[in-house]
Amino acid sequence: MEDDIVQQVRRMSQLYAYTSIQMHETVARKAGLSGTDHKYLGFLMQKGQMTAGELASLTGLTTGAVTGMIDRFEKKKLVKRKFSEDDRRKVIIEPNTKNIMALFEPLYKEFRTQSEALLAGFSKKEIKVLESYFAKAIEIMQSTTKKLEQP
Amino acid sequence: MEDDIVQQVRRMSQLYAYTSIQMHETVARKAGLSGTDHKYLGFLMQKGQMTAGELASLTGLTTGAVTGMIDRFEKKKLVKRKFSEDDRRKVIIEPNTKNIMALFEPLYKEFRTQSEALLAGFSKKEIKVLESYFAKAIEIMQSTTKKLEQP
DNA sequence: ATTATTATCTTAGTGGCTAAGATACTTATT
DNA sequence: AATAAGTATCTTAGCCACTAAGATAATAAT
Repeated sequence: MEDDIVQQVRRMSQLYAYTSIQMHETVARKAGLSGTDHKYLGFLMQKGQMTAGELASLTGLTTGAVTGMIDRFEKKKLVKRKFSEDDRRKVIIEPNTKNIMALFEPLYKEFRTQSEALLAGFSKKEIKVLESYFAKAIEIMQSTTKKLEQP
Repeated sequence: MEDDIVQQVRRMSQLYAYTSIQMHETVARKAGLSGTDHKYLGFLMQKGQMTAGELASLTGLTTGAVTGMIDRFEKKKLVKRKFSEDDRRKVIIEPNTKNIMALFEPLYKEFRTQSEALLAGFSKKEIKVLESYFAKAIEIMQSTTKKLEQP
């Protein structure tokens, strides 16, 4: 029946998620970071600079934990603290893209080329299928997370 | 160009992985577990019973950490320790499927039905595309992880 | 039998996390 | 302008999971 196929893909997507966590953590350790630090550094890279408070609310960590994380990043020259001009209580965290890239690129390089090769093997139509799946699956996961986070 | 599309899907797959981590951790916290505990409990469920040592090498944790983890699981009645018949040094960890399901099912229920609905919306051909992508992507990630773990 | 190996547990020490409070700056009120 | 309230980050104490190393107990090898 169709159900079996659906179940199988569902299980595969689960394994996919799990495997990516594993890789992510392995890369982190290789780079001398914890899994969470790696994750949140990715945040910073994606969003560009942000304040410590923004990072705290985005990560769900307490401000104290964020302070410690920024300390660790700063010690490794991966970010720089800067006081905001218009509000000097605010601490702007500026990722040092060059250093961060230098740290992770060698670790991800092969993975990246392989992933690109994999995707290049799909037709335009097939890529659209993947795209549509990802978009909707992401939405589902985000709404699930949101609902759970409420009381 | 084609490259742009590939890059975009690659970025989406990254976001997909990240979002699934977030959901996974949120579910874990709701269940009163840490993210890692949730992950490794999933291991146990999938593989059925295994020994403490197998769990240690599979997770990469030290045997001490595994002992602590089993203690936490046991306290919550999620697993049971049993000494192996043929080698009484070995500790077999038996997941209590019923209790584990009871803990997680309510948290995953809606997600599960939504995921199934999403997949049911794809044609057989399209599902094959997803399947093939997942299978190959998983392989790439596993080989990346393996290579990094070696030297 | 004795020795080596294997499987798990125990213990001491480390590090990141939370919660609560301290510090420093900004905004609102009078 | 002076004081109070609010906001952003940092600091500190205490907790908990982790590692590393060694202890304990059972099995395998000579």
